[in-house]
Amino acid sequence: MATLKDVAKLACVDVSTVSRALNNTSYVHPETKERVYAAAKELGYRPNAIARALRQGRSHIIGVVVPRLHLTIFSEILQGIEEEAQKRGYMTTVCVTEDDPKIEKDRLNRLRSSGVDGVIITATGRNGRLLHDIHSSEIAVLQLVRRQESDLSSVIADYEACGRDAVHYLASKGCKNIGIIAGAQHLEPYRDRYQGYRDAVRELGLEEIVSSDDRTVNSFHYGLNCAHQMLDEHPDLDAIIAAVDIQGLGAIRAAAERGLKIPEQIKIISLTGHRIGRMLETTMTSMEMPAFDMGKTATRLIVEEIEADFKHKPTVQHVDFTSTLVEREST
Amino acid sequence: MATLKDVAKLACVDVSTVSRALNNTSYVHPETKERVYAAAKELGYRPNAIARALRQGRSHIIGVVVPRLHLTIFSEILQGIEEEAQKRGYMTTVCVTEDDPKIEKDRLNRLRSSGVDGVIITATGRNGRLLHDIHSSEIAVLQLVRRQESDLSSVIADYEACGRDAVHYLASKGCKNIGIIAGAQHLEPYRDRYQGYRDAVRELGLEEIVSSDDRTVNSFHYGLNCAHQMLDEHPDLDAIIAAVDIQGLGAIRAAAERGLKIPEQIKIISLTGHRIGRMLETTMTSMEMPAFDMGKTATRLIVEEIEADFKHKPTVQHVDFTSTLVEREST
DNA sequence: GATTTGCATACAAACGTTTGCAGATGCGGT
DNA sequence: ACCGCATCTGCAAACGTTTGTATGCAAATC
Repeated sequence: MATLKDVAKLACVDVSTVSRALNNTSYVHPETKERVYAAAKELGYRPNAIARALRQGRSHIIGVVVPRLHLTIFSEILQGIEEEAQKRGYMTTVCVTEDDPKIEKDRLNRLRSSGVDGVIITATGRNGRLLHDIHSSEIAVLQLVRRQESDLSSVIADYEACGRDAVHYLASKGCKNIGIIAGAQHLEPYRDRYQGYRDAVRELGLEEIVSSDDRTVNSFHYGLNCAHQMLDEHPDLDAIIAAVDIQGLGAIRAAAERGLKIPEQIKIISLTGHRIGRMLETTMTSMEMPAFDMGKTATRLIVEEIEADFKHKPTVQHVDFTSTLVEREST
Repeated sequence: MATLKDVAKLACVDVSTVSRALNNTSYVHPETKERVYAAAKELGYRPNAIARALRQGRSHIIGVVVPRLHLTIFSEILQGIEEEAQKRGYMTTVCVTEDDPKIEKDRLNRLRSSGVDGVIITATGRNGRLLHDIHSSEIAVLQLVRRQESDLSSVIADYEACGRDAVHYLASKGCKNIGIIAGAQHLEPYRDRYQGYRDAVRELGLEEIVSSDDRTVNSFHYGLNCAHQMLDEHPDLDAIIAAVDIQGLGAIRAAAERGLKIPEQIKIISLTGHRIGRMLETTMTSMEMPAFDMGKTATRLIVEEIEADFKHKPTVQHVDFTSTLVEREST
């Protein structure tokens, strides 16, 4: 690999001149510049990002910490992050936590060691002040999807509104017995969605029918079981709200197994829609979260924070996205 | 951030001693070691991976280049890669190409600059000798899912066998008119699957019914349209093989729209199964590729190659995984 | 008592950049 | 003739590690 030194030697100038020429960072005689460019090209010179990072104290790497990759919401967010990061000259390094606080802690420490400029994280919220520690050691931090600390930037969807809207929509369709598969209540997004559901149901004077859990249970079978259980206890159930799409698919399956007509006898709606919902025999109505845009926005914000460091602008920002209801065959 | 120097000062020794103490890389007096540990702990010392990388010429970062993230096959592979990489002390940085050779070229060059030790890539195959260039500049290269260059390591699934097995399975179920949605024929995995289909169909003396395209068209609607088109031209079609699952979902949808009973009147099978197949009203039979394991294996191989550099072991390895047929309701 | 060995530590160079500083040149204005 | 200024370039110091070499000392060997 050719280095600045090699280029310098070939162009008969000092390394510093080469550096300035290639980075356009100071006066360099046009003729010299030409010579430098030619030499760099001839040797196939590529700047060594590691050396640059060491010298500048900035790596142009953003760490991304998510619970899983195979949930489409995260892969979509990630794709947004990746695209925006590349556009702004950053690379990303991804860590998966499985929502385990220990793994989260370990990965955050590795990221810290590896010198990332910032961290975008969907945190478990069970690692105390760790995020603050990281933030105070010159690393930008942005919470994504879940907002746990109000003094750190965040990009989330408004989950309460999401739950509320779903209930009102179903009620407007004539539903009287609306059940919810509420999901893992120790996590903020699920808690908020449930809260929104509750507010709306009470406001409308309806019965609260809920199936929840304290573990993270975003599986098809969990949705299937919850739906069956709710239908056993409330045979007059005419709508099911699922926190996430795969649970909704489970509910659709449960209805099919019981021979219930969708949407005539029972309506099903998911609060976190993604493309799966569009691909079924019975396509599923869902609240669609702008995951891709959330990823892009998150990246934009964190890059701004990273680059604002130099101007001493303290920049904590919160952005709430709203989900939009997309009506399909399941309602 | 505390550095070796700070720790050295506090422990009253030289930086080199601190380095050796913390890395267990040479004799260090137990007492001194204790002092060093204590000092490091007190200062919350974390090694600076960037400095280390510069000095050692190894970054412990693996670049991963994939066409997309939201295809579950890739997110699953990625999760395998991430897990195995972390286990072996490596971080990963992900790039998305959208199967565009220009983007691919750009990302590979960025990765090269950023000093990754290796690259795991699902390549477009349209960038000439670029992969070889990279490989010859001391960077390990491993081809994943698509095998284009036989002198570079690779991990793939045996796609020909996949296509063959599907046909034989359907024939054993009594199907006589088996159509295939063959997918993007400029890409090796699709070509191979089609080849397998062809061999089997000829061997069995059946008619070849095919719908293919030269673009990459892994969409639900593409599957839907192809299925409709094939059914228009061959009303007696009794089985459809889809190259990827989302196309298979489109086919299921098409059958449903035409009132065809699955699996009595028509059977549908996907050659790249993943969890979506399990979640439908009509669950889909598919060839399941061990994506997660492929990711892990790919990582293991590339790490071995990286670390073998020191022992001058030239290590080009090819691993073929076999997909297994999982029977579900669509056949 | 001289020589070897093993342990323990320090010194200093290197990895490839960026960047503050200073020196050199040429030019226009006093 | 002198000064100031803009342009151009080189020197050398960092950034935080790792690591080859040298040095010191004690115990063991002959």
